[in-house]
Amino acid sequence: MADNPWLSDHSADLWDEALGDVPRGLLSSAVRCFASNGFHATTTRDICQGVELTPGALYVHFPSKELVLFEIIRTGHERALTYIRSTPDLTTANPADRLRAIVARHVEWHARHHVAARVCQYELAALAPQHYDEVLELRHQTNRFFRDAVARGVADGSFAQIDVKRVTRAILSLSIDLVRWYQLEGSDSPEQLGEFYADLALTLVTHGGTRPGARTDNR
Amino acid sequence: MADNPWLSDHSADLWDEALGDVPRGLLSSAVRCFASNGFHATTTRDICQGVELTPGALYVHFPSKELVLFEIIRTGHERALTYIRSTPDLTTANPADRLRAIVARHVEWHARHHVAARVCQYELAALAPQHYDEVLELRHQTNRFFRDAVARGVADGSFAQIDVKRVTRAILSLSIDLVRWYQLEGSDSPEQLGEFYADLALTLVTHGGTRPGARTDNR
DNA sequence: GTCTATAGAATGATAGAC
DNA sequence: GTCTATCATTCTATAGAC
Repeated sequence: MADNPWLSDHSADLWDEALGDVPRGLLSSAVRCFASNGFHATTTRDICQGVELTPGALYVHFPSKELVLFEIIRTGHERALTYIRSTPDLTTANPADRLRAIVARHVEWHARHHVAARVCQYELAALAPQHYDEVLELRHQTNRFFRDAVARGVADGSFAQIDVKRVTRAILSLSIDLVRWYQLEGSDSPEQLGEFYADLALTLVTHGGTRPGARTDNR
Repeated sequence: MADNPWLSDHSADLWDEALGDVPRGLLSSAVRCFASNGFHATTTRDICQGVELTPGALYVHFPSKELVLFEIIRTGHERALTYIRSTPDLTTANPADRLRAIVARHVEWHARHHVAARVCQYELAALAPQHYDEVLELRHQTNRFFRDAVARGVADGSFAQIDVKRVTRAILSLSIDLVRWYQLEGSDSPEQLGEFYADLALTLVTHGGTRPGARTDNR
């Protein structure tokens, strides 16, 4: 499994530093299992086997399999949100440079952590309702962050009079869908893909999804 | 479950007409279950309950739960591919109109059948290897169809000198990711979303994902 | 904290009556 | 073709030794 290029990742340095080596190893093993086979097709034995522990050992560190998943998805969403919020020069940049930098970092993060990010996107339905709601709130914060970045450029005339909600959703789709196909080997590097999608995003907000005669009002 | 807006769909008229009413009903029920909870979290009892049959009844019509999934995913991919291939005026249109029409129909199909399309995108990993390979071939045909449409416009100068592979992938990402968030109620209609994304696609191929100094060669 | 062993519940699929 | 009943298996989670 270590040779599977689809599973190369940097999940080792993703987890809460307060956790010990064993629980962190279990989380990384669980990420690989969940990304390959999905949450429900993964057994607690599979997760333990990935770090060469026997079946029962998981429950010393996590109260349930679902809480392993929640820890992965919550951490992934928090880390991604923190990463785009810490984009340099956010307050001083003009709307175009600002949006470009945010998109580049968002894409870069998702590409670098594409295995964990895939679990974050594909296994949401397996969360307990309460945990699902908590993650949804983090997703809304991310969405608002992007929408504000787009709206700012529309408001001051840097961008075209585009449909903010729909164009923002399209820009986010690009980052999110890459977790479906991205591989660290043989593709662009995370940085290269980030730059490319940042350019695409700028094209979309500058020239809009509009053609002669199409409506441009912000419904 | 019939009141859940996330599950409204047109899957009833998706299946092979050679199948009887009961197997078609079972497929539609399975689509709803798989889309809500995923393949592995759905039991054969759940599927039967959706058409008010008792547990054993499924196996009269399908040899296994996995073959129910395969029938859904294979049919979904075939129908979507057939739909974009039957776009009107494909041979006579110029590259721009041609690409616009193809994207519009692809998006429209995925929005209208978003529940079944969600299963097609999210449950691929649950297929048996042989069935997975068969579906992959259909996906490659779809990808080639889009890539050719983009390459044609680049070749004759209708589009900018963009990176065909990466821009095509971005355009396809928009259609595919919509199955994650689309709802028939409260969103754009499938046709409206198709028009909007067709315009976005034209913007991308016309103005490129390029900026001053960026590379534009078709690697 | 890790191990072995297992309880308890649920699941895919089958058998046989009607 | 649908039903009831059930088999064989598998899985999460726990108990108790070390």
